[in-house]
Amino acid sequence: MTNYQKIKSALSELSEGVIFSLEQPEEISYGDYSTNIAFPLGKKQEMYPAECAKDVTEILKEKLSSIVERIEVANPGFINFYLKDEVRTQEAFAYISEELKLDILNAKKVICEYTDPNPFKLFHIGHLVPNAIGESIARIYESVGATVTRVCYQGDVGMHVAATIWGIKNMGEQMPLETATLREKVAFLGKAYTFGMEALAESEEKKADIAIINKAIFERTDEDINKIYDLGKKWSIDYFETIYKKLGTKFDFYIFESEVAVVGRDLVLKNIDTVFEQSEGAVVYKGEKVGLHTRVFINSERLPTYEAKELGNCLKKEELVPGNDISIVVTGNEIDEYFKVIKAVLSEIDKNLSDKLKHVSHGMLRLPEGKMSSRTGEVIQAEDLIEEVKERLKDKFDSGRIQGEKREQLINDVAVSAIKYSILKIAPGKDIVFDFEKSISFDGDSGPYLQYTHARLTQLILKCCDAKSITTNAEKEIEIERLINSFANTLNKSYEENAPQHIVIHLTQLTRAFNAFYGRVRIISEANEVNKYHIDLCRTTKNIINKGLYILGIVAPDEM
RNA sequence: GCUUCCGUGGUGAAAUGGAUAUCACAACGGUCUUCGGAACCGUUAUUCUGGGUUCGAAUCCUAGCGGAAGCACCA
Repeated sequence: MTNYQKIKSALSELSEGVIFSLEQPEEISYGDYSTNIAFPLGKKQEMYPAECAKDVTEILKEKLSSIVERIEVANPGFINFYLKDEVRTQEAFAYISEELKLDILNAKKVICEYTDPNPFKLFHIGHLVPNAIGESIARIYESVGATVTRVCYQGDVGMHVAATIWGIKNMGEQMPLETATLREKVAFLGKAYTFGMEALAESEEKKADIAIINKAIFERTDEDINKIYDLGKKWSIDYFETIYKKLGTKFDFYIFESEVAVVGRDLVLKNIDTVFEQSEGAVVYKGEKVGLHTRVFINSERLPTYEAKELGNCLKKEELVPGNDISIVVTGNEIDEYFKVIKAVLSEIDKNLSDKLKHVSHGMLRLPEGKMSSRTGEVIQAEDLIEEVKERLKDKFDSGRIQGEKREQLINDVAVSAIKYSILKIAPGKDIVFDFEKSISFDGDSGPYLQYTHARLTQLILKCCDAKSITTNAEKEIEIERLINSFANTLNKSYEENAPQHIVIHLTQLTRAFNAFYGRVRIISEANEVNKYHIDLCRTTKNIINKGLYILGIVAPDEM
């Protein structure tokens, strides 16, 4: 049991059921822990908060005497707990060997769906956002004891695919040979997509042509189209795999729209006249009855739309991971309203399925000039961004300390860390204005800053092993110990809110505190002696940074 | 027009009912013949506007102003 938990349970016994908070304040003078219990409790007992706080403090002084040095009442009624030095240190140093202790008791089965790129379309920088957030949320759940199944849902049918195939057939260019690189192949698809989408907007005639292809793809009736389709799809998904490798993501299942379309459509048809209704030749859900919009599930061509396929996707995930407790979907916030409709529909069909479905939506990644559009070709591809960041990093690795393949891998990991950090430090839901220069910064508030500190710590600890260990009293680094002790609560918060940014901030604070200490105190002396306390402090800090970076989906290098 | 989300230093963010609003970037000024300088220390500067709720508001309610997304067969 952590000290936090001990204090919390002591407070709960006195709380008479009122809701109170117990925090680990950033401000060091407010103690290791601080509670507001005297405000709600005082109100209930008709006492002034300060008076109530005094009473509570008297009782707790007895109860918590083994861990607390003093408890103070601060105006207008906060109660601040100051741990005994050795108790605080002992809790922190437990993390040298122990896993993080959390409040989560029941291991849960969790599905996490994220990234969701569409075959035949470019994998652009916008896809990096759900990938970074989804991977981190998956790891957050794993860190609190859940087993997570990672799922990627991909739109391999629909007008975008039809337009691309129309483009391939009509833009007058040969398809790349099998010997061409994947990059060349997807570049060709991207060009065909742009060409096709322009045609779609250009004339009704071309639009009709593309609609015919769309139907043919769905029904697989045209040999020639099938051939192009199968090849293009393979190129796309093979290419996506190379990006996932760079990013450090490994999916357990890939679900395609083409395989859930029929399931989704059948589910809709089965519930027609009960949940859905017919309108103007289409099958719709009247969202107005629950304060939402009307959405089309099956269009007048009898083809299922995104909404119906999404229902099929839910059933498919259920089949792949039976008995799951939570099903998370990470997507952009432009589909927030649609998702509410999906949830509303599901709750009428299967309440349980609807309840465990959690939508984590993120903001758009936008360029300073405005919205990015893959239709007009104004996109930055994810791979181009990663390569550009790597290019800028290269001269930092000129020392020759690390060579060959290891160097290449390291440059990749640091580049990905810079990008992921700039995404994850922002609360999901807010738009991210993508300023190229700032997003790949390596100074201060950045992924590489955390990685660098981790690498330096690792090397330092190695050197400490060669030094003579002494046990003379060292000044306690209270700020660092406190940040170590509160990390578990930060992880808990990230879990409860599906919010990786809390971990980003916590790690940055810990790293900054450690670097300040490092600049102030010489750890290995001239005589090659090192204080035991300092070694343990380094080890613990390193372990927390290591764990934290893992949760963010960032590699923690031992040297760089 | 309707619905939803958002508005915090020059810039990007944190804090979702708590104490003196935190952090970084940028700018300016320092540290240093490194236990790995991708480092450290310091200075300047912030809650869109009006009203309300309460012991206490960046946070909740309300009106306005500004921005983004969505609003029937695209995903």
